Amino acid sequence: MISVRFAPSPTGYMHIGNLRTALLNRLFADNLRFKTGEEVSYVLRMDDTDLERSKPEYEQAVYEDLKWMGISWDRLEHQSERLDRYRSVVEELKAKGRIYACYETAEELEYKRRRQRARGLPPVYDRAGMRLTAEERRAYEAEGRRPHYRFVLEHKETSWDDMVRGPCAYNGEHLSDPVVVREDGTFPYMLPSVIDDMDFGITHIIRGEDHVTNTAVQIQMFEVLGGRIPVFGHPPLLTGREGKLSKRLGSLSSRELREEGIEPMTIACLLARLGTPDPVVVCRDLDELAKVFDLSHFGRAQPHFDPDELFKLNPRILHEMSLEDVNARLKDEGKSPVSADFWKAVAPNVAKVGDIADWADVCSAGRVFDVPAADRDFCRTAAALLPEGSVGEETFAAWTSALKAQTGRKGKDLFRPLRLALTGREQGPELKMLLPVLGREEILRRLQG
RNA sequence: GACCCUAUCGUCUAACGGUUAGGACAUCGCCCUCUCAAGGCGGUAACACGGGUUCAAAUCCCGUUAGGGUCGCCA
Repeated sequence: MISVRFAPSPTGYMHIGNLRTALLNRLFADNLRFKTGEEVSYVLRMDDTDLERSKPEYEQAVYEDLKWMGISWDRLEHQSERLDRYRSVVEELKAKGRIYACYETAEELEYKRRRQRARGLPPVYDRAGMRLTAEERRAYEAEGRRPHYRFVLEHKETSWDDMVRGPCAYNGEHLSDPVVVREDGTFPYMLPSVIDDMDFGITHIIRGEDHVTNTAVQIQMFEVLGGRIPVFGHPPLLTGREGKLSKRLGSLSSRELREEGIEPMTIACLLARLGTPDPVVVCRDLDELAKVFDLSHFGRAQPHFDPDELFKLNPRILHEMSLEDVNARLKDEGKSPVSADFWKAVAPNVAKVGDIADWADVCSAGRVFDVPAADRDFCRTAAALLPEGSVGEETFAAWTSALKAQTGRKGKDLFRPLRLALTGREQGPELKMLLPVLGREEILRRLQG
């Protein structure tokens, strides 16, 4: 059984970075499923222990965004419901002597760090709490101080083989003992995450590069708790053109993307490849993408993410869509389905889903478009010359050559009035393809305006 | 400041001591064509800098410069 997880904090709307992590986990798991036939489990874990900032509306947004992207999950968990479990693990760690009480205030710790920095030392916690005598502790408590607790990090080298970064190692001496219980009794991210990963049988953890140092700490926690250590993979963070992923870019939420008319598969296809040597491939769904996904292809350098890439890729994704997929998408948008002929004619001219509805409107029965006065007679002649019988793709050539012979017009003078009368626009899909879509009645009506 | 990671066409990147430095996207040109697209074919374009090691360096080593991550009672 392969288990991955995506663990968002419902404290805001999902952005492109979140989406990428969610997606990479899904693709990674499914790739293994296809390759090995093994069962996979995708755990969606709400890191909602921060009651202040966690909001139900954000949680709903996570569900919606994942569904929109086509990312499904097999199991849903809330950290806010597992507090008792965390407390009992803390007791276990206390019993093992791997946790100690500290009494510094946040300000005092800040001061210590500043001093260390000023002296050119790494701002690592000095373990003062570990050396406290029972008497000193009582004195602090008498002052009204409440303790917070830290996990004892072994001062040894902790290493792992990262799926994207290769062999990694961190020395415990360079790291601070992490706080695992706050003064108010709540739990910071580090330990609950490990407990959950153990309890939910997570086998592979794919998350951003910003978590690499945490990995050393968490591996030590897994070791103490006797859990199986998952395999880690840390793809580099996305950056914007000017270095850091800008606020605007980083906060590009999936709903904004959706409003812009970007297809979920456009996002998926780009994010699955950005940072790898593999060219973007147009896939019709996540399963198809997962089959050709390979986490180990990711490089260690940070790729630039440019939203423009999305806009450039979107038309390609749309062009490759089958009629069924297009109609499914239109249904999502609350639009009516289109015919095979229509899609065949219009697909190459579509950059966003919204364009489909625009063209459907142009083609809908009963529309009439203005034609310059100088071309009215020409259009009537054209109507008269429309070949008898059903209108097909071959009709256009026969029709226009007859028209050319009759009127002496050619080139732009010949075609432009037809396009204007039939579509009301200067540009658009090939008329040859559009004729069968409109049908005889509609063509005649529009020409006779 | 400390620890760690990174540096090849505009962009994503390949190369794992010997290549005309390869591909994809973008761009440019040509073809197709009633238009805009789409599609087909082709072109331009890169080893951050300085030292070493070696018969031979994009590749290994050192330094410089530049970017990034981490160093929270955030996640």
